[in-house]
Amino acid sequence: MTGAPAEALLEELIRRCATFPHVKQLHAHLLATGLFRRSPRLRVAFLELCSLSPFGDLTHALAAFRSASHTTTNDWNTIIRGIASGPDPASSFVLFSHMLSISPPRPDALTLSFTARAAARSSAGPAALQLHALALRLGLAADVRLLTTLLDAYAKCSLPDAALQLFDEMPLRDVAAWNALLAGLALGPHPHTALALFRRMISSSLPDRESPNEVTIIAAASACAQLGTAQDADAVHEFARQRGLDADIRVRNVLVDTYAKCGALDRALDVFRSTPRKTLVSWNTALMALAMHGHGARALRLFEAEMLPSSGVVPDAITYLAVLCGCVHAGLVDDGLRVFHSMRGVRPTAKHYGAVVDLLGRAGRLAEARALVDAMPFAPDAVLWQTLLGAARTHGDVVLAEHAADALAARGSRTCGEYVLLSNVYAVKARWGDVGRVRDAMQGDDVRKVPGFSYTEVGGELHRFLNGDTHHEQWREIYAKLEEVEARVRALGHVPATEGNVLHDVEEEDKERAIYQHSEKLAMAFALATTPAGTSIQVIKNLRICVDCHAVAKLVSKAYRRVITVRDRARFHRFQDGECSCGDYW
DNA sequence: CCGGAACTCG
Repeated sequence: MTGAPAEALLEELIRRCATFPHVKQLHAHLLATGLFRRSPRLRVAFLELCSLSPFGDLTHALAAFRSASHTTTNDWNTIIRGIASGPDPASSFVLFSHMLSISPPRPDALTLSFTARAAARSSAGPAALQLHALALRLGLAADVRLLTTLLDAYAKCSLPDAALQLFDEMPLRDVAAWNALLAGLALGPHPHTALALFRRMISSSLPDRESPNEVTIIAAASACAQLGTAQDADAVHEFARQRGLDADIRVRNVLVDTYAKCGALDRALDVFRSTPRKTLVSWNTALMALAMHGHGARALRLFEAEMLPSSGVVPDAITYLAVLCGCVHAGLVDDGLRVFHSMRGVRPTAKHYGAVVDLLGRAGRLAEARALVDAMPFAPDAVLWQTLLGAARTHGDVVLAEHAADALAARGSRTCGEYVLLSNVYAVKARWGDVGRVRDAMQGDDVRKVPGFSYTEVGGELHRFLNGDTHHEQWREIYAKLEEVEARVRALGHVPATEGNVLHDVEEEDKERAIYQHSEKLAMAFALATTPAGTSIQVIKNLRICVDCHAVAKLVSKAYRRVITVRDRARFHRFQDGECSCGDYW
């Protein structure tokens, strides 16, 4: 019973185990036979099964681990690895420091590697630094895989300088180290540094082990997606084609996403259409691309007429979210409700409810929106209340606005936009006393503000503007152009929106500065002043575009005969001949 | 003896 054949058989059983009851049966058997204690190999195999497989159970794995009397480094590594890949990676730090305090067993390179993974996944920068120091102390400075994991942790913990320094100090690099750095920078606030690294990578003749691969393309394309610069996306795509790296499905999918986020929807759909074996992610990406560009009806058709009947893939929660999002951006209320109620095999999340509440709310069907909120199987979160508040503002429902504002206040949510929306509801009803009360509260409370900024690319350079910005070297020309723009749009009948009739998210914008100095107007004026007549203009904004800027952009597209594309936080607006692709519904 | 790194859709 205790011989090697039995062990081999059991190991095979553990590998093939596919349900949680079987896991428990195996556990019972290992305990009853004493193998759990005697055979480190089987114990580790069991812990791995229990902590990593989809039908395992971390709590159970942890209990089993704790019950073990003699543990090896492998036992610790396995359980730390399981926790590091689970929903609460940071709790592996407790186990790790416990391990350090007992010794033996001693941590090895793998222990540090798994713990560094936990640091990366829980954004624990200080932990990453300590692990790096410990790695050096334990003489592991030549372990490229461990160093790459640490580098990845630095990058994911928003410590780009530490990541770069580690990268430069690595005795030997391979492409994974480049990719970790690239991907980390691409996700952060400075995607252009990621692109600079990518250019450095493709312009130097690297040894084979460092030469770019599919993951490099994915990371570089993500940086382009975040930046929104179509020329960069083209360059990455072209490089991928030259190296034959564009056959990979993940590369195809990221290219679809990247082109869409760079405003090049046609090229995104070209890549999608020409992709042979589309996965669920491919379809979801294409649906999201259409939704983002306001093509809700096309997204619905793609979903209902192609994906459902003939794609062979089963929609998931993201699929439904994408389709609902398309309906929201196109104002397709009844289609959205139909899709929402047709969801099968997917439990609607707060985001799905949020989309439908948004859909009903914008259409003025506030009673239905509230009824849906009441019928939700979970408590509404802050985002949902903000959605309701926005709908109440749009349709002048003071009672609902106050209800939502109270709910937000009770949750401790204090964003600038919430105060502005509530005060706007009062302003429209001329309840100036209430307006003043909200204003005072806003002064007194600790209100969170996200500064709005916009940028545009001219001559291969990004030009970035904050609201009321005078830091640009050509700021005098820009403001002069802005005055000219103001005069021309006024001549076309534009009445500047005052705060009382600013409908949407002027939130988060700096209220002390006049709306005509909004960052998107500065970027637009700069592009108008510095690019040839007739060429199109792209502006990217980190928040939602404001109503006044939206109205001005429409008129500018007509007065100056320019196609203007604005990517805001949620979607694209394409202004042409005085109209916007969103149909003023956003 | 084995094992650890980079990676697409919200």
